[in-house]
Amino acid sequence: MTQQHFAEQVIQIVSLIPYGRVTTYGAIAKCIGTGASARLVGYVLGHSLQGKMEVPAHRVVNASGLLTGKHAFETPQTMQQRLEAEGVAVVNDKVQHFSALFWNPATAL
DNA sequence: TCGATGACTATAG
DNA sequence: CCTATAGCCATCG
Repeated sequence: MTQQHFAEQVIQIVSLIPYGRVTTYGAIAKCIGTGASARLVGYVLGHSLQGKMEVPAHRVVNASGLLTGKHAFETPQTMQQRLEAEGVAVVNDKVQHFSALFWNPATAL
């Protein structure tokens, strides 16, 4: 873990996502400062889920609102199931009204 | 150090 | 809407 600071930032920002809102990997990456390394955000999140941390990773989707990371959960349907439980409609692995539910970490901070 | 991998993104056709 | 390409960077063997 050379860049543990990076992982720490990712976990913190994801933990700040409000109930019923979602954000994107790129927004988080940009907020941290890593810039274009949106992939690392998902990478760290996946490892965080395997760990004992409680991170609402289901609120993080790609730039199109697709649940690209659902396979990292216990079951491929867990992510969508949790989103719908928070009032976020998901159809065909895509978040509905994504632009309205989008939460910008840069604005929150 | 190198090459492969991945929960990405933007652009082009 | 779909496929193809290129850029991105921490992590792993």
